[in-house]
Amino acid sequence: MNHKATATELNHESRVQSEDHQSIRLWLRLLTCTNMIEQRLRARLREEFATTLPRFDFMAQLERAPDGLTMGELSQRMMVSGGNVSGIANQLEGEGFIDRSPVPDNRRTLCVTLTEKGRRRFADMAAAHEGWVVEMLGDLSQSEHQQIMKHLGQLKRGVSLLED
Amino acid sequence: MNHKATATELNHESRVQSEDHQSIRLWLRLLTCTNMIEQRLRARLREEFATTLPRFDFMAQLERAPDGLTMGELSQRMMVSGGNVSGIANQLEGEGFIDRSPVPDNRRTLCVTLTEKGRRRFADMAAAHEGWVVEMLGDLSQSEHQQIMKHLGQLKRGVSLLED
DNA sequence: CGCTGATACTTTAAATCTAAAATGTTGGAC
DNA sequence: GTCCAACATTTTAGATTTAAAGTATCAGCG
Repeated sequence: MNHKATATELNHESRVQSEDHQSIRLWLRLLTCTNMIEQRLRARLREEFATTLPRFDFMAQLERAPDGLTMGELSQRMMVSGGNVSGIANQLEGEGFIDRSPVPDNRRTLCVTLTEKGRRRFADMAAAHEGWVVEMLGDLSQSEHQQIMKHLGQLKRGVSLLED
Repeated sequence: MNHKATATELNHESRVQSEDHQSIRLWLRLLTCTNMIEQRLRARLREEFATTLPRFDFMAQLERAPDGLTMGELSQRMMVSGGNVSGIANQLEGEGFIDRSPVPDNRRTLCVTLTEKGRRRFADMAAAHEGWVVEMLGDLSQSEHQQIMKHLGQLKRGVSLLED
């Protein structure tokens, strides 16, 4: 690997200029925060579990949906393209972590569930993952946590209300 | 394209469960917000300027550094691997938007600058880009803006202080 | 029934991205 | 001076990702 921004100084926000709009600054800071966390999680998942963030996310979504999810639901919740989900599902199915089974009343649809093996595997990863996230974000106080959640909630709702 | 989450209901946060740690919830909300914005920007850059987010980011970094940047600095600021930057630089150089020129006192280093053509091209895109970002984030009040910036700043500093 | 448009998913082609190896350069240490 | 580790960049191989095209299924309508 080559250059990854771990320093506080140089990252997306380096491109901020004094005349930039407040919203641009906020967007770049948001992007920087997310990228920093994402890269750390990605590296740890690879080092300790030889897996990737999208594969982890796929299994996480399934864990939280005991009745299973369709490919389309997974695509929507993971916020990635359908083709992407197909590829990951092929891998995870090949490794025995998930099942894709047909749905009786709609032959187009596949219902994806974690296998017992997948559930065990995910439990290990989830515990470590939670530790990493808490390590990164846990310094914030209870009230700071709540405030950021609230603000990001507003932001999220505002964006999702835009058409298109 | 297939499935992209624009609805408020289904996204990364769908995987949140009641027993999940507060930090996990915050991380997933952060990820959701960033992905939502990123996908909108990506789509618009493609539709209106037939370009991509990384190419835009590359040029944005250069615009804010009139003396130019080395390949390594670009890699760091864009938070992507060095090989990635080489590839994008090849494209942009081929299209005449940037120059890569040797540095007198260090033959390993290349200094990348925007050409006049690149500067004009970027100016068009940046104006539109700013409009899109303001459209997405501009609903927040001045004080909300400031609070989110402050909180994300804390978060960012906390993460960047961790070793590794 | 046959047509039509929508839906669910997969496949494809191209771009992106990464980690690691390779290349060339620099600046000491000795 | 010579060696050697560190540095800056590119190249490589492989995985990921996307948008769009393709396949199959469905539901409604005449």
